[in-house]
Amino acid sequence: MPTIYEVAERAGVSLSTVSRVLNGKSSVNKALKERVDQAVKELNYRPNSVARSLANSRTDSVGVLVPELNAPFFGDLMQAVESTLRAQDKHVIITVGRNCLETEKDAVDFLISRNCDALIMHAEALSDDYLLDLNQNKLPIALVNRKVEGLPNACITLDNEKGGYLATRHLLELGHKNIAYISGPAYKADACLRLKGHERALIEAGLSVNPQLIFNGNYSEEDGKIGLLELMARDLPFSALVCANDWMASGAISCARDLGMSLPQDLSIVGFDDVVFAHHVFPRLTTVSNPVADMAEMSAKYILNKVYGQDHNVQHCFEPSLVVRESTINFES
Amino acid sequence: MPTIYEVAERAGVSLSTVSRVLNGKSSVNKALKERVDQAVKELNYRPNSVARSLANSRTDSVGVLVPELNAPFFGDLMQAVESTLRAQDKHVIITVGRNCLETEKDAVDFLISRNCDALIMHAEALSDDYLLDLNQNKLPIALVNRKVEGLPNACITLDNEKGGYLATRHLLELGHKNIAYISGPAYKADACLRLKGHERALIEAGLSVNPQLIFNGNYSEEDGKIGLLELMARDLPFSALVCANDWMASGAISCARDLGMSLPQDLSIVGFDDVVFAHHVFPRLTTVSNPVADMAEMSAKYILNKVYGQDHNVQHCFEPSLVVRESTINFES
DNA sequence: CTGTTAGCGCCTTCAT
DNA sequence: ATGAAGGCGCTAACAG
Repeated sequence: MPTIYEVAERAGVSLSTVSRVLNGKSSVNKALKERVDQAVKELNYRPNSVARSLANSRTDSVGVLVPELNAPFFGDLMQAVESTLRAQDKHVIITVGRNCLETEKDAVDFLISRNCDALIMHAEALSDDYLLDLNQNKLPIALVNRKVEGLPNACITLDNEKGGYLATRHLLELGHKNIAYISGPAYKADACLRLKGHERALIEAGLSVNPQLIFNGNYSEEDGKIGLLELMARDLPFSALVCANDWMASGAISCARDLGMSLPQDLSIVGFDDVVFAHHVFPRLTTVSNPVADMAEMSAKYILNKVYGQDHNVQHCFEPSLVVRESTINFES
Repeated sequence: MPTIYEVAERAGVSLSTVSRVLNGKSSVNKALKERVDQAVKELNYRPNSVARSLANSRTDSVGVLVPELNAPFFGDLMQAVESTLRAQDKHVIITVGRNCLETEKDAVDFLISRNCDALIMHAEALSDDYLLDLNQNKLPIALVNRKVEGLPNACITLDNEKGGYLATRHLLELGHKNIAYISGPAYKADACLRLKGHERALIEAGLSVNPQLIFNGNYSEEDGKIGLLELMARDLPFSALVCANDWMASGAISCARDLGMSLPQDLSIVGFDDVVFAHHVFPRLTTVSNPVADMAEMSAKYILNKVYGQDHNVQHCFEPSLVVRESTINFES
């Protein structure tokens, strides 16, 4: 690998001149610039990014933290972040948090030790205080899908309440009156908001909220199944079910089928997130779209602004929308 | 951020002593070591990985190239690579190739410019020659799911031929005699091998290979649908269908359903890869498992051996196995 | 076993 | 506009 010094020698200039033409910051005599360009080409010179980082204490890398690598939702997130950043010659260092406090902390430490210029996180277990600390530690961060008081700019969120509302209102419009709900874990803000939206729709329609029709799951496919069984065991009739994410909806669907129910006639089901497999389940899942990719792209743009002096418009709150497929149907009394 | 120099000063030793205790390579007087450890703790010192990289020309990072980030198959791959590597304090820089030659080359250039110590790739479009060059360029590489002559060690592959064989033999054992096949693109080695396995099973059973029962798809869901329609239009009866991956199987399944067929009674379908959504499709998909995660982990171990002086056993060829679910059934004449 | 001294490749004042 | 020189934080000979 040739160094900047060899380029300088070949071009017959000093290495600072080479540095200048490379970075294009300061102006250089045209003739010299051409000689340098020529030398760069002849030597097939590539600047050493490590040396550059050491000299200007920027690595052009941003750390990314996601709970898992092999889930469609986070796949979309990473895809959007990676392509947005790489288009600006920045790169991503991806780490996994596994929904576990220790692992998430480790991952962040790791990213910091790697001198990332900024962090983009979908943090599940890290506390608000921890995140505030991180940020005050002068490390720019962006938080996807999470709202932290005190970090209004860093947060890129979805209007989860509205999403829950849309799901339930759709069922109400189809004539359903008894609507069960399988929620995400109560300690997650998005889960609470989705549930709140569900309740608002109910109340708005003049119906009451019956806790017996609500089951608290943990967003896993398994809990969709468990939830449905539990709800049915409570012996209150319901003709429709909202699940707080598509995984649980999928679990509920296969469970229903195992019980011999025919869908959607016997039970209308709505999911949440519109992950890619939502149209693989049968019947194809009616769900609430979650524009993760857009949010992720926005988080990357926010970082580009904040750290690399770019100037993108950034939107902090995104709107979900209903995606009607075949898992919901009019209520027939 | 404190530097190694400040640690040395506080501990009252030279900075090389600090470096020694940090790296644990060479032995250090116990008392001094303790003073250093103490100073490190008090200052909350964290070595600067960039400076370290510059000094020893190793970044402890390995570049990863995958076609997409938001696909279950590659999600599994990345997950395995990331966790294996990070357990050894190496990190991954992930790039996307989009099945496109230019993009893949860009990605590799990018990774090289980042001074990755090695590359782990699932390359689709890069030619064998290109990969050979890369390797001769003294950059260690590992190739997942690809066989390149001249790079026997770098390749971690699946016995695709056997996989194709298993799929078809399963159907034969169920009594099917007319078995259609939707293949992957002919320019992909894995697609050819899977098809070859299918043909071997047929021949072994005393049946002939009818090209009219073979359709060449491109591994996309859409092509599963197109393939099925095309095969049916050819007007040769078949009671079973093998698809060279799960995406196409999924496309074929929903197409069949749209045509009013009932599955698996009217048509038995086998997929390939056993990606996570295979059990979301209905009927749950019988398929051939592809141990990507194992292969990916192995590729990481190979790199660990090759670049970081570790000593793992590495296995270069993996075996697929049949996963029987509900999309296949006995042939009833 | 410990400290001194050069670099690693680049950027950036500082003079010129 | 250009060149010289110092430094980013660390590792690795080399002496002692």
